[in-house]
Amino acid sequence: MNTLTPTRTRLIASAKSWIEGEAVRQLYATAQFDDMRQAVGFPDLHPGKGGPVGAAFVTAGRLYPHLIGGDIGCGMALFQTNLVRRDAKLDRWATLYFHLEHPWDEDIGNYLAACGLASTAFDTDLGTIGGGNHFAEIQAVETVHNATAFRQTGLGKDQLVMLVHSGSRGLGESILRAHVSVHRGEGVAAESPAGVEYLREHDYALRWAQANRALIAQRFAHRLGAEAGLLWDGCHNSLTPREHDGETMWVHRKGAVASEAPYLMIPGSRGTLSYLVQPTGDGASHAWSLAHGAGRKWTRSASRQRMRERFRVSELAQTPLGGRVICEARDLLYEEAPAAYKNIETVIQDLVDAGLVSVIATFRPLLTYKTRIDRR
DNA sequence: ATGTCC
Repeated sequence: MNTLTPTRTRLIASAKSWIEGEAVRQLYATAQFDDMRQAVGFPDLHPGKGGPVGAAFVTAGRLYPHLIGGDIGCGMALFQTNLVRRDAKLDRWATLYFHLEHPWDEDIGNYLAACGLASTAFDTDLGTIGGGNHFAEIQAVETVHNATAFRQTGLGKDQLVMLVHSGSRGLGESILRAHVSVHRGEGVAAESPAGVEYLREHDYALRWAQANRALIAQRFAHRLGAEAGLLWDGCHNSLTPREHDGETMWVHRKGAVASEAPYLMIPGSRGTLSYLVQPTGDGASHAWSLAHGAGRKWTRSASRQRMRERFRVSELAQTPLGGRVICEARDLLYEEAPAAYKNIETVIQDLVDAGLVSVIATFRPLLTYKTRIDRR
């Protein structure tokens, strides 16, 4: 029940963005939670477990950790490399073993300490990508749409970048599990002992996830004889305070990226372009958030079935844009096929039409690393 | 999403 003010619910999507009815139903159901001030769905909205994915929810003091989900701090990070386009030896790169699914073989304790992070039971997960939609990818500049804004990133048109999508691995999951075992999905006050404790652990998971993305990029780059330097890191699963009109608002993001950055990357799939955009919205009307990607169109099980019928494994190891895919887990190769995702061009167009972004440049995926291990 | 369910 909403006892304060009516929730403002907004779905930022045109008729061209296909959104499942179940996702919209989840958006409106979540908007009814106690203390909910604002619910915003983005064009990549799709059904999720605790609530819809591709949405941001704003409360004035109540926290709903289950809306964030288990992968607390999950997000994208963009790195510049000292590689240029002619360095991209895709045939050779596609044969390399990057070992990003195995623990890092150097001193993780030192790395954590340098990041100001304490040791946990999940230390050996640091620097590993994980499964699902996570990846590490080398990309090249495709088209510059705004030369001035592009120049401000410091990137050269020939320079290769690295995009890393990963989160807090087992750590975040353990934090959510501990919270939900006591409070289920009822929510807790931000000032309550449970709220303070969750936020403390959540903030740790956010910093751990950022350190994880940085280490993944470093490992990926080193195998290519290169260096990676951070340009932008953006969480799309998080719960953060935001002062607004003299009040502290609590922004719950589930598959929605924080918009308050000079620029950020909205990737399509590994088979489509990624979009580097400049946020242009007012902040408050879109919960200080943006779409985090193309969004899933098919469920994982539907993707496995459809892709198995239509394609051979070898066909999926190369994308329509000529990118190489290292994914030796066959089910994952099917589940994350470009066809399983919505049209990123429509997602971006809807954000542009809503006045929320302008496109700086597009990027073409050259090498997408998932895993060399099939755990089935 | 998940050292991937007991």
